[in-house]
Amino acid sequence: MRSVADADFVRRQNRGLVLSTLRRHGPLSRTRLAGATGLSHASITGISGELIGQSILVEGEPQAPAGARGRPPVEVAFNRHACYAVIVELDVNRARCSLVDYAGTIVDRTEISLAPNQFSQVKPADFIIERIEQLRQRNVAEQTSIRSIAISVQGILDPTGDTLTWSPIAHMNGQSVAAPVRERFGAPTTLHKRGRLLAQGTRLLYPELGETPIAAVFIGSTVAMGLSIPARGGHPEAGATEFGHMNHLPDGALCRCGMKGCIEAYAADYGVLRTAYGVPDRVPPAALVPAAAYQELVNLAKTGRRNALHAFNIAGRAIGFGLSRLLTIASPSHIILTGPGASAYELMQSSIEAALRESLVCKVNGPPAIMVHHDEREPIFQGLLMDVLETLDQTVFATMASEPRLSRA
Amino acid sequence: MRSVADADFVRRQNRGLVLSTLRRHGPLSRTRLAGATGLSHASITGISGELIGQSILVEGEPQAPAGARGRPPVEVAFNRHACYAVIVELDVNRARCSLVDYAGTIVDRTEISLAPNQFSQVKPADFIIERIEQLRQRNVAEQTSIRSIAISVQGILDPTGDTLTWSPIAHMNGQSVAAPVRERFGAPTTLHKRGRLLAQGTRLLYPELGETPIAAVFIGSTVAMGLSIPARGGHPEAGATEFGHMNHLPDGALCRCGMKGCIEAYAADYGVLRTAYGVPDRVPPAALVPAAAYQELVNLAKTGRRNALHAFNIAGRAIGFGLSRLLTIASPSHIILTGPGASAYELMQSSIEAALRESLVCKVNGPPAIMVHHDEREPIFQGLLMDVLETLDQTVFATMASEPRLSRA
DNA sequence: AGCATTTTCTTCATTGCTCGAAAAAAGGAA
DNA sequence: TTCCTTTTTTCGAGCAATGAAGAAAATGCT
Repeated sequence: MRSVADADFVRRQNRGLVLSTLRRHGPLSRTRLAGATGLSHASITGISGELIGQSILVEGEPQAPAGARGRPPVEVAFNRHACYAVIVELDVNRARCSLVDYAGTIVDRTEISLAPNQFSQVKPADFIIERIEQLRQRNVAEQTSIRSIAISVQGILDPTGDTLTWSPIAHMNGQSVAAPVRERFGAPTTLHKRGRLLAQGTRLLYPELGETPIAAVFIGSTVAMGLSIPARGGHPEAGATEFGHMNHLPDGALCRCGMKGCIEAYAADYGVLRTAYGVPDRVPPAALVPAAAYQELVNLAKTGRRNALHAFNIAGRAIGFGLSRLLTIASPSHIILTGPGASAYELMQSSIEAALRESLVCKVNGPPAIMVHHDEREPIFQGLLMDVLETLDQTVFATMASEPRLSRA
Repeated sequence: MRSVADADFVRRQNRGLVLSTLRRHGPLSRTRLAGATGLSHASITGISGELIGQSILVEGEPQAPAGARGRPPVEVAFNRHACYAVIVELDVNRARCSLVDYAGTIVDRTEISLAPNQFSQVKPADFIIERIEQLRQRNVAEQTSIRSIAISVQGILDPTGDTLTWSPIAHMNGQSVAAPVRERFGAPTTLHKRGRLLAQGTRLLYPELGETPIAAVFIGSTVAMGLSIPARGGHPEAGATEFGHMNHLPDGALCRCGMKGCIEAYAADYGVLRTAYGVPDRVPPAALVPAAAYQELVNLAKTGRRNALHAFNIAGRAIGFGLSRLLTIASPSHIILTGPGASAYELMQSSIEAALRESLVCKVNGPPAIMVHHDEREPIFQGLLMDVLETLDQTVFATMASEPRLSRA
């Protein structure tokens, strides 16, 4: 619902505009800030002065580029120490935990593997709390001001957003993950769906994508997808999907989730191996496929082995029909494939494209461009980092009140 | 991209807020307007005074309800004559054209049937121009100020939004529809996808749906769907889909669009008849199914005829799997079925629900509520009417400048 | 009829924001 | 030193929202 605008709203909006411009462009002089935001020099002076006074921004050293003529510009930048945030990336077999400062620099990071039954022993929330405690103790100087904790997860969230009602990570279902962490550290704590972050982060890594709508597909031990669709006049509307568990064939292959015919059951690592080795597709999938086993199959297929090639064709067909079904609802112009399965793209390309050709939308609008980005962890981290910092910018720092002006006594 | 806020922006925002509140609630006194908008009484006085001065709003007669104690409130309302708009509903076999005033009242309306080959004779744009001309000549007093023309269509729009790149209406493909009309009448002219309007209009007709995300499905000579998903802090993000041409079964039944396996090929009227009468599903579909023929099949099925029941089961299965696939991407909590096929809902219900049960998302989140609304034309018209008027409110009338204040000479 | 009461609406002075123009600051070049 | 260029700040004007006080328009009570 649209709401009333007053002077306070104007302050928030323009402070937020300055912060988001710095977030995207990095440090800028006041003059360039005025140009980039569209605000007048006078307003920039006022706003930046206030933000510096509140220790949200800092002034850099005046630096005259070679052969400069006039007064050297002074850049303003984020004050690293304004606050800190913790970013947790929870994966099926790994957990990474990063302490970052307000400028986005990683201060410290820990990473450990997860046993398959990890969370039958320790509650996920307690596990995360312990990880964060460790980071705090290793970084005493920064420990005081963790203002945000963001956790990347896979699965389906409940309406509160604090609990996973379903997750491919074992023993996570129904456990409140965010609430205990939030309570323990007294900082806003949020769960973020990995697929959505992947799409947003990919946009950050490929600036040439600009404002086009994109879908990012992860192919590995699961199949996941996120969307980043620019809305008119706003931030891109981003969404995670349960693409991996979209039905491909009614009453089809058994999926890890217990359902039949999911895309994942054909295109995730376990699905491809099952097909390749002729295991009946109603046999319950292995709990974990070693990365080496999957890679070996990719290599076999690349040397032309029939059964391996066939398995990747089946996988490509499932993904292709899934994309064609997606395209009837959303219209990403670019699709980015990532994860271990991205290295098998050449093996799946023809069956993906064949499936897309069988859809009306592709025939009419032309097929979307398909790109491959092998590493999936960096876009996820970058997406989450940007998400966290921009939220802090807008919700905390843009809204801080100014010193009340002294009334003339 | 977020943009700078200044006094002008505040004016637009708050004028827009007043107009949108009146649009939703109908005429209101200034005091109630203040309560509903959150603006102060003083601001409401100023804004409404200015809007009245610009002949956008009018004051009603003071009316004291029975037993009222104080000064009777005087309502402000839209000035009917502030401007007019034309709403065109283009269907496969009918065209309806309505002249409406700024308060949303229908001033005049024409409706004619379309021959199947109508647009091989006359260009669609010329046809529409002629229809609008007729309305203008019948309503001379109002003819001067048509400020917006909105056309409801089915199909896939090109990026300009002026042309249908594909449409179930014959001979429409590739013809610029909006541009010639816009040029002829000098008024903003826009094409709107019928599915999206259906979803938005349904929300208007069922206020109890509130802010829940909904999907509206049309089942008839085509299968179409629109989404209305409330975004955080804004208008519901609405989208049309090509649901009817989402693939149901790879290499399946032949669809009117020329592709194989579309949902429509199983669930549109021609698909159901084809199945019921045992016609091979690769036989090209009939160009038009008489409404009576479809209704007769519905009646036969309700009396228990095997082949008819079977056909509706197949149709329900296609729709159910389509919905289950949709649910992996968007999460409408309510699904509204409309169109002629809605009267066959009881025949399809069990197979729709069976298909939904086979999906992970439904198992985890529970199945969406499915509602039936038999009439589809009213929600489409209401959705389009509201869309047009709100656009006029915000883009034209909220942005009109105020009289410049005299400077003291 | 006259006056108090109630509710609606308007007026007024204040506040807080942006903006353009002019002035100040901070360097290099002549 | 003086001039020139570029960046940044200062200053007054303009605009819109606001709370408080006042005006307006009706009813009810004596």
